[in-house]
Amino acid sequence: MKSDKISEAVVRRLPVYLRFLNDLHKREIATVSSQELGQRLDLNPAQIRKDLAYFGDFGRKGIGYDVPYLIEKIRHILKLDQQINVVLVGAGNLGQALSNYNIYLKDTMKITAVFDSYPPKIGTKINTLTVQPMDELASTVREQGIRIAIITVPEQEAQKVADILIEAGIEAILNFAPVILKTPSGIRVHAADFTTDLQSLAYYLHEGKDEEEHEY
Amino acid sequence: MKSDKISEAVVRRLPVYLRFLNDLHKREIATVSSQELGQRLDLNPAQIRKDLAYFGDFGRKGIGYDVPYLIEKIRHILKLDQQINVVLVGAGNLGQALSNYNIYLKDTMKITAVFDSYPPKIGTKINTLTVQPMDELASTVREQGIRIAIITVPEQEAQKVADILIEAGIEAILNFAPVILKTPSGIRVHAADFTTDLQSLAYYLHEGKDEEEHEY
DNA sequence: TAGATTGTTAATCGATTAACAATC
DNA sequence: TAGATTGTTAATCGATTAACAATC
Repeated sequence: MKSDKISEAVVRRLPVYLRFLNDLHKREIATVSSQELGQRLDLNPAQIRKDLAYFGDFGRKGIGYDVPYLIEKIRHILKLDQQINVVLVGAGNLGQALSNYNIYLKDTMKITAVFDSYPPKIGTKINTLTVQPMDELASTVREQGIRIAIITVPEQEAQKVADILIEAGIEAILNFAPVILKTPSGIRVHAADFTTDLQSLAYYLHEGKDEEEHEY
Repeated sequence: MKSDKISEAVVRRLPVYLRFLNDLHKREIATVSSQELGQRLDLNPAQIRKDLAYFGDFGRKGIGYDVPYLIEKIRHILKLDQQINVVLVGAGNLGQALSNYNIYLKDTMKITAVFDSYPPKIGTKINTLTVQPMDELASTVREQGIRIAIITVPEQEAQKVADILIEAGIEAILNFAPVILKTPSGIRVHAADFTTDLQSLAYYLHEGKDEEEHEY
């Protein structure tokens, strides 16, 4: 197939494929079919083939996909074949927890700078990183070539922080604060607010014995 | 409209509506139109009206939606008009960070128990909660009537923990571990793995000067 | 009454799935 | 060759959006 505009749904599945492929690779499995992938990831095999075919002919008919080769290709598509530095704004509990995942993100993606506006936080260490004051943000972002930001500040500060980040040239934001950020088009924002997630889960709880089907 | 089977996309938007409505309510705004909601939440007004109309006639033609009334209705739909206890498994950094959000979840949803399998963790405090050993999970879940779980254990343990939770009667899981959990149908699982999110963000980075459009 | 805005039907758009020729 | 599995087209399914009568 090749090119066309790729839908967000497709892009969101690529990291899931990658994660499982890495797992297969660790287990020294050389080849995988869309059937096996689909079974394990709970997806339709045709969908997986189609997703991958947007980017090239990565498989071999009758055989399947070569695991290391497909890993390489997906990493390239996701731009994970280059070092990507990430800035974290908000050195609270959540920020600290996320910075521990640097090990997970390994290779390519890495949180390389942490900022906070609360004076007592500044200068403290989060793992190996020193918390910096907000007025150093623009220069650090520039120097380190940072293009992605994670926001873990409280709700009230999130928009202000986003504005600063965008001003500094950030291209994509992962936002943990429970607000819809206003950003110019061209800036990609993903919401990662877990309270919203949790609330939607509640909807799926089975009805209690007291409350049968419903009128609202 | 009323009933039909509600799609997941609709359910996921409800908490977003609720969050903004709560904000309006705090600012003592009594009424809101689908137009205003849509503008603020970056959604099509027709979609918002349709979403709400699945559950009942909550608005008034020519007027809009009464804020407190709509809040009440959405809370009821999401089952947030009753106390919902949540169990957290994994008392690491991320688990601790999430437990701080108890303030956010206020009213209805609340993490009321924390478990971990690592002996030195057991008996330590996370906010007001004491970390319990895994073998107490089933009984605590039963006693507290817990129906939702959050998993914040490492990748390797997540499936085992999920099995235990399901065995204990949990109905829904918010999973922060980077694995696809195998669960029986009827158990709702939401993936909250932020590494996947972050990787998909990288896709949207603007092309570098060196690398123009592409072949893969 | 005139203006605003809902609830809902119909139209559109997009994403998923089925089916199959090509081919390893 | 026979069996497996891709890449891709066509069919299906579902979700979003436009449009508008009803009505506050």
